[in-house]
Amino acid sequence: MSRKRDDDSNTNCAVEASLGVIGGRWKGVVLYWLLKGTHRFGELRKRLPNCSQRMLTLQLRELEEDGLVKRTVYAQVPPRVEYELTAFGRSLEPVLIGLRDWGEKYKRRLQRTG
Amino acid sequence: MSRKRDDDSNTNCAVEASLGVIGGRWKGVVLYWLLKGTHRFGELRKRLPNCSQRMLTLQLRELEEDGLVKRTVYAQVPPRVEYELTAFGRSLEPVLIGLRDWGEKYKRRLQRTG
DNA sequence: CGGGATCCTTAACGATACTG
DNA sequence: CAGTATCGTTAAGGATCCCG
Repeated sequence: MSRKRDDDSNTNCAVEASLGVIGGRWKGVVLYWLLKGTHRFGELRKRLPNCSQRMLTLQLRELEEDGLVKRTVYAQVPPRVEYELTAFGRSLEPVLIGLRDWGEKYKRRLQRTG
Repeated sequence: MSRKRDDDSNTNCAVEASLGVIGGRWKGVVLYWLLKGTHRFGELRKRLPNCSQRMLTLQLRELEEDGLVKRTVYAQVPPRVEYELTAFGRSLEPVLIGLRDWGEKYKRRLQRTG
């Protein structure tokens, strides 16, 4: 995964930079769930039934690389891996809440408009 | 353009719905410029030098379809087409500002971290 | 000027199988 | 359990040409 969109360095606009980081297909939802607390990999999978295991792994790796998510591996069998937001990741909270609230409006609008 | 991501109806999370609408490659930036006022097609092109004409057209069509942008064609030669936010589109302003501000933080962080 | 139509390349994504 | 590897498909996007 080359992340063409993210590593595009000429993001003249900061909005573009943000969306490059959180705009991935599942990243917003993952971050939103992590806002509620630490999750194991399998727990996240249940939260995102439409996201394949492969994609979830990839998205988590990118979020980790961007410093939003911390990954902790417990050396035990069977393996246990936990994901949580970093402080920088938590700084996204107001934005995520804003996205969620606007999303609600949009969905209500869709129902009216058809 | 089938907009696989957008018309996916099982968006259980509202964050996902929002990102489906504004998460397109250039949509955030387009919306951000339109916040500043009405723009002609050619003006938007100058604002987004890395976006091809084809892509700009497609993204604008989708934003129009989602009710965020209004397109006005003036019957004259050469043609003049103007784009502006609808009231619903303007309701995204706080979210866009939030994305911009967080994007600034992210870019500053990138410079420190390398 | 503001597109649309077409063709082609590349990136994104899914399915499946395998593993410590 | 939490992945990785591989393969195949689909969607996104670029280049070019044409048009009123």
